[in-house]
Amino acid sequence: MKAEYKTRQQELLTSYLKQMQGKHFTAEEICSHFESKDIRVSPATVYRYLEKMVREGDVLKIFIDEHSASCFEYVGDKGCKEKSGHFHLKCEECGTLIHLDSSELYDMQNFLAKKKGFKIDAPRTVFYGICEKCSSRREGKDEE
Amino acid sequence: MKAEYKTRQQELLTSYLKQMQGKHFTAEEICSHFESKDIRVSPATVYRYLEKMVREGDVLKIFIDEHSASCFEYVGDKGCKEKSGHFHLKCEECGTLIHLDSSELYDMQNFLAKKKGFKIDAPRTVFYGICEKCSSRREGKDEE
DNA sequence: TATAATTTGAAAATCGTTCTCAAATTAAGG
DNA sequence: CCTTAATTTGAGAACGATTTTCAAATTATA
Repeated sequence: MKAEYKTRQQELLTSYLKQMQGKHFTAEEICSHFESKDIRVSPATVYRYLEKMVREGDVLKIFIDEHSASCFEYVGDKGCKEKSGHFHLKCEECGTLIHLDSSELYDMQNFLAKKKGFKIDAPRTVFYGICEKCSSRREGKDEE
Repeated sequence: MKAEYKTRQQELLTSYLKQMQGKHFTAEEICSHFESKDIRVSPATVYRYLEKMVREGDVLKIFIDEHSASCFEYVGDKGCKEKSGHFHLKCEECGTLIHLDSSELYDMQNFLAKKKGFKIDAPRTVFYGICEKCSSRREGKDEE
């Protein structure tokens, strides 16, 4: 007979995560989300909660770069955890973060595993580069 | 008739980079390298210098995660810049950083470019996962 | 209820990195 | 060389995301 949530904050945070499925968010965004509704959830609590969820595998933590706060993503529901997840593509120009289903890079993962003995942790891996939109925007300018 | 180096610090830093070709190093490591020789090169100067080199493409900056200082790598000599460079594989267990020549993942880069319009920036991209050594070490333990 | 255990929030601490600004170095012009 | 202008340096403050500390508040347990 274990209670679903121990505290009000954990209930709030959990329902926030649920409604953010498939989206990215930062710790700070969570705080201001609640702040805008006059609900106080301290950053310390948010970080502690996220840390726990990451540890348990329900939340992905995505390191962007040292000038941006880490992004998080909820993957706890409906067997997402099993479904191998996805990679992230980060555009260095416009900053967009794109999902790429892990299965699309099956060959590469297989190559690394077989030839290099390296087992990729897909969701933690971020590919940096230039996205389609920014590429075509650049074409107008040609070489620099 | 331009001078090779404007200042002593830049000369010191440049020769450090040269001798570190193919290796990774942090800003802090540079500082303590000189400190151990009783040469004072302030962190501010080191960071300013690295920033310039990164901007000019002679040094790669590799973002590891928010708990580690960024790694740098000198790629300025002998046409390295042209030679497409390499990816980095980072073992989440032992922390090792492995080089993977960019050409080895040609197919994947081609796939992303053609099918997703995404042009990868190889040297900035770090693959997270478990390296061969740590995998085999894990086998002794089986499932957790 | 009383008591123990856990969780919270506010504020301080961390830590890599960047900024500020005065002092030191280098360049330029006589 | 000597003066002045421009650049670079170093010390330390500032920064910003995150973590820690610790006492107060909440929750569980007896």
